[in-house]
Amino acid sequence: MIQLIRGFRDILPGEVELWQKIEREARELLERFGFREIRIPILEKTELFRRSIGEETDIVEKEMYTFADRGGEAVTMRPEATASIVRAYIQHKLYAPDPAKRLYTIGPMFRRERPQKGRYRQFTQIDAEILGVASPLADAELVFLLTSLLRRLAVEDVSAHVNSLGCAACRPSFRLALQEMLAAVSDRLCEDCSRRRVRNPLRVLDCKVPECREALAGAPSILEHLCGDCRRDFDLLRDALESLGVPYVVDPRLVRGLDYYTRATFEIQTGALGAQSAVAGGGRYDRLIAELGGPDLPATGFAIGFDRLAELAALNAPDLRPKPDLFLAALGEPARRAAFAWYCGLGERGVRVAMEFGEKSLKSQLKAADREGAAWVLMVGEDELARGSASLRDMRTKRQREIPLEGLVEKVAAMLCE
RNA sequence: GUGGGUGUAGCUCAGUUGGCAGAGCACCGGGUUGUGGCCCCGGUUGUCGUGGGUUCAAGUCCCACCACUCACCCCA
Repeated sequence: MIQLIRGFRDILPGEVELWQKIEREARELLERFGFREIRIPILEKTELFRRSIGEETDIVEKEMYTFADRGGEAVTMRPEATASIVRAYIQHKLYAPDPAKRLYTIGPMFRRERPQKGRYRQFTQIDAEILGVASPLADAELVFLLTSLLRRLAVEDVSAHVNSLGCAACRPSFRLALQEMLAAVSDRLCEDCSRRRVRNPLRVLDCKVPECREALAGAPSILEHLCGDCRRDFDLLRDALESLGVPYVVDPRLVRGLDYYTRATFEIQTGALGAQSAVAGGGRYDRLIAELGGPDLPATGFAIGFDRLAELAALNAPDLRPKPDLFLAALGEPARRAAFAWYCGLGERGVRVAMEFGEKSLKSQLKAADREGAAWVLMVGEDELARGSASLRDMRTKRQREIPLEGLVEKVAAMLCE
């Protein structure tokens, strides 16, 4: 038997109803705040991701699905959405005449990692970006939208973490201070951190190896090295969150794995997904638009891990299984032909219909109707055809009434659709 | 990419030192010649993850692969 590819998965009926609900809620919320949908391709030139995400990130170094297309060009299945959105923003000059744009997209991303709970090679993200807006209020809006969406989906036990990574003015001095400090404890760092120490020292901060954490006990905090502007923006973000009543924790070690982040970064974390604690994450990327060849405009955004969110939302989700309004039970071929016509007519008029097409006993048809949760069953057999009316049974009260065959579809539709 | 665990019916799982592949739930039929859920009776479920090997004999032992899972790593 041919099975699906490792790390890929099917979302089956029963689970997909919750996915539909999450998508509906997210769209509704984002669009209420002026976000417009943008649909971007799944395949992009590899160069786009190398330049935006960063050559030395794990994503680019070892996780991308990259291959040569038939013309020989290196193409990559998108590992995230921000790069493409920024590319589209620049390419279609969406920054003119007003650079402020709120955009969102929902779709699959691809990273070739070892799969485990909450981590798949194809996973879905809800991605929202506020482009062309420098104010930290935009960051506050994004964190607020995340907590609001989680609340709407009755997700519990999550916390918002925020940090600032500084900007081109203050990050270099912090980086230098950190590098000096790391050099002094280099013999106590793990293998990975020894490598990161020189190339990407900020990433040492969120290493989970206990020895590294100990060695880093006296490490400088980025927050103490922020320049005046970054400090002011970070305070404004915190003020905004506090006045909104959004609970959060300041986490100076929240570094994140993509190179393009500047200033505000944030993450929604949970303890309910094992080792995969991040449900959503994002931050500001004020240099990216310019670095990809666009105008020098700021931007900020987030990505929600749809698969992880669905898993959390499932913990408190009601039964979303679609139930038929009406089940048509027919006995014998002439009755089945009549019932089929009603089935089609009622379905077209907005009734959720179900019907057994085979020759089954009435008992087994009622059993099926009960199993599917049908509210009503319309029964028709030789008797009903002879007397010119069908029996409509209320499955909850067990009460039945006669519906004349003449004008049955209109009558039943009017009854069930009100 | 590295290490540990798991894989038997649609689902949850049992299966002894290698000796006829099982239970509960679900499903189907009957009790009720045309009325669901509860009850009673009966019945069907299977390439034992896949492919090799050892053996008179493999669900059981050995090897490889695949998938799931936990941790590392990383992030959504």
